[in-house]
Amino acid sequence: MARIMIETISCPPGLAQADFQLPMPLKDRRIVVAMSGGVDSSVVAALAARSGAEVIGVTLQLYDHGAKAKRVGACCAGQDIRDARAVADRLGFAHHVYDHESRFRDTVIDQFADEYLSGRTPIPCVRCNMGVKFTDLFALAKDLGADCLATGHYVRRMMGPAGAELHRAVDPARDQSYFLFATTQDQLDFLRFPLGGLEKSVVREIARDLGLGVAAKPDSQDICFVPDGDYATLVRKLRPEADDQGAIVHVDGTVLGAHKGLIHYTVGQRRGIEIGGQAEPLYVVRLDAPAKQVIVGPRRALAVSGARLGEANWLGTVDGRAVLAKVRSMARPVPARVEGDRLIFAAPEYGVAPGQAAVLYDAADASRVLGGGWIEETFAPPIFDPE
RNA sequence: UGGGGCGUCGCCAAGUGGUAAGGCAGCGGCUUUUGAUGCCGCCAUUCGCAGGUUCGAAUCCUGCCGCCCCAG
Repeated sequence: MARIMIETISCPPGLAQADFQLPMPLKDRRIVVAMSGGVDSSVVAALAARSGAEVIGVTLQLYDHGAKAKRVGACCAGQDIRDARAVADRLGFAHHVYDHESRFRDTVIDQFADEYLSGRTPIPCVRCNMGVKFTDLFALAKDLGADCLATGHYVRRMMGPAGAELHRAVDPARDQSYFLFATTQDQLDFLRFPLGGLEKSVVREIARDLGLGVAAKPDSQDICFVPDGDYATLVRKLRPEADDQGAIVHVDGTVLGAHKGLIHYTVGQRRGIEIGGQAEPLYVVRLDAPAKQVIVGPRRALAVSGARLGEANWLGTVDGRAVLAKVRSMARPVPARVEGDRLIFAAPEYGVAPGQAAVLYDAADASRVLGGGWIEETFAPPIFDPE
């Protein structure tokens, strides 16, 4: 059970043990560890190796920026692969690298670009988890005869009355459950997340204790396959039509100016609209891809009462149940309820962008992930305060 | 070229003799395992230009320039 990790936090880091939730004895078990080359998955591999089970490290090469791959915050490319290999060598277990660049390009990068073109705001990290990691890597692990696939995600797998449940990480600042809402029950049964009960600082300590070279490696952030945070350049390269300009139109119908391409905007965005002379800030309220228009308005125009969800994945019952919904990775969960494919907020939400995910948590147990879906469209509040 | 009005940061706009508010935009930072939001900081030695009055002017006077409106 994940609760064992609570003890490990108080133990000297060097003595940290992880529970891989496998039948004993562990020496008869085979754990495949998804290694990105970062400190987190390296520590997972180390914990797995220490458990006594046989460990096989697997790294998927997802993209290649050549020299740029050395940049901080990358993963699954260039130096990261060498880092993962070094960890495996030091700890003495097998390590395989598979080339999944074309698959990653098709399922994550191209989809990312297309979403922007259609006026949506994609979350490539979720697509990556859904496809490359939890489908491809999942199959690879099975092929390798593994008893489980362990990853470095900060999320907890806990056994409940109906089987494995997905829960938020103990460290709220590290919790990655938002990015894992699409994990299916089948996947969850096979996956293990040994870091979900640990603080990041402890993970780094473990890495340091073991003398892992990646101990001080910076956390990854931003979109891994975008070299310098400039995702627009990448989208433009993939889809030249993304440069198409158009009008910036106020919700009252007034044309205020021109924009430099839909890909530069997302619902809820304030900066970068470059229209001054207003009494109050303007936010992007909506993107009209067919008309190539960016619709802007005051903050109050962002209020929505609900959203229609697509491609939902449920890990528990949500219909008719009080839930907490998170519509952005950094937003606090808010009270809501589900009615069919609709999510209804108890109070208006602001800056809800199609293409983002709505992740639901159990109102009675806020740590439990009940699943979620993609935001397809939003609904204006029934009563719109014109002030 | 009769009358009236206006010209203060990229935009909007306070300030009518005491030594340039504020908002918007922009820039920088913090935060952030998506894109945002949010928060913090920066942002006119100068008030269309040139003179004058005054201890002191964006504020008063004169001229010029440029807009706008009403008339003809």
